[in-house]
Amino acid sequence: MQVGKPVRRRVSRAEREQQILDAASTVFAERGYQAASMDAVAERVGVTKPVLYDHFGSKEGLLLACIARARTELLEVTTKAAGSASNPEDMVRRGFRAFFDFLDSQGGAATLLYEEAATPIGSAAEAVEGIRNQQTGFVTGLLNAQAPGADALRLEAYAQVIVGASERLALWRGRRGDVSAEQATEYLMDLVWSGLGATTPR
Amino acid sequence: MQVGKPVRRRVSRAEREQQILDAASTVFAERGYQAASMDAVAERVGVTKPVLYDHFGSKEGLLLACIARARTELLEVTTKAAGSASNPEDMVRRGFRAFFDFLDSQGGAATLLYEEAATPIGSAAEAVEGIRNQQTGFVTGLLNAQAPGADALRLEAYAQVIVGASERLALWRGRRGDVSAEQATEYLMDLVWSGLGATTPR
DNA sequence: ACGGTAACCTACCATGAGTAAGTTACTTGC
DNA sequence: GCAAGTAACTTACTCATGGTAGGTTACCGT
Repeated sequence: MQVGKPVRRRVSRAEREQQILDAASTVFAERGYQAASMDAVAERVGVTKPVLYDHFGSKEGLLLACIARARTELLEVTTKAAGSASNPEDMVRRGFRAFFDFLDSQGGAATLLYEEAATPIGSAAEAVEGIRNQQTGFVTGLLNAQAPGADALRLEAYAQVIVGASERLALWRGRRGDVSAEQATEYLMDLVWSGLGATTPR
Repeated sequence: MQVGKPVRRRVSRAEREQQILDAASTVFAERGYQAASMDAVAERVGVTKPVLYDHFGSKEGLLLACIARARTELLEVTTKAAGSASNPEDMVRRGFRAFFDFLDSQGGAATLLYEEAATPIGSAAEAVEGIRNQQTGFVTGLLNAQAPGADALRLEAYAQVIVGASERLALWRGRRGDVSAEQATEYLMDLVWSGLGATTPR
């Protein structure tokens, strides 16, 4: 008897791209970037390795694409949340809250956002840089709205602090497992908000 | 004519260990963890690969040892700085300042501290955990001294925030290159200190 | 001097990133 | 409908590098 022939399904480029990103995000999150093999990703998609290279160029490229997609989603979510606020304080609070909720909804795949440190120093630096600016730029915008005319360098520094603080708190929360998104948000607000309030144009 | 024989110098274990850590720190910082090869490290020491494995077990082990050493130095420096303060605010400020100065003194090798994300998920988790606790524990201690009796979970969260903020600000400073350690310290203090001041035992 | 041990090296394996070249499914013009 | 073109896909490799087995040599204690 003839076992059903492989029936090589062909799929549009865009569709395959998403499939690959899904699979890669999962595999990277499960095993960590280093330990994850390209063959494992390929197998999960149901395809062979060169396909991945045709789409993303390299393992690092694939990682960056995963990070970029995740960050874009994150940015959308937080932007939307901040937009529905009535006053500046509420805006920041909603932003933080949306951030933590987003990470919860992504499950373990959140770790992926912090794998960018795994990228070799010089190579894709500008890509990483762009992704970074995306987030800190958003925060800078929020701050600027709250304290228009304030020292630009200071605002940039504040944005860095806020992003760093959020990331670290999120990782800590993930490890502990018993801290609610609400609690984390309050901690962040309590520590940071009064400092922001003191920011006035000079 | 006989070209001078290799004169295989033999060296005590502890000494070789330090040589290897020095070389590895440099190579990891230059090329990044991934792109750095064990052979490159070995060559820099003037030794062959199996020696590295005899001392540190694996590439990851070597990385962790580098990170641990650097963090220990950092902890020493900040502890000393904080100890010479007259009041709580000054203590925190001196701690931050020492942190930035330390990274400056280390040059590019500072990036190394943040390569811990490069370690595969489950494997050396407890080692990474220990290193992390070393730093956040120190900060928690500082906070506790300032606000004795405050909610322990909250203090832990604050410690995470502060560490994350510092790290991120340091990376940003390294990339920009035109922000003094003093300036960075002030930014951090301004944002965080007033929030800390509001922390009272409940 | 003379074992014994610990540092060290040569020579190898295994895995996984990346690629060249050919094959097959779909599309498009006639 | 049907050929020709093209884009997705595969097989079958290369090559760099993490890691190791087993032998060799410098040093230390007696």
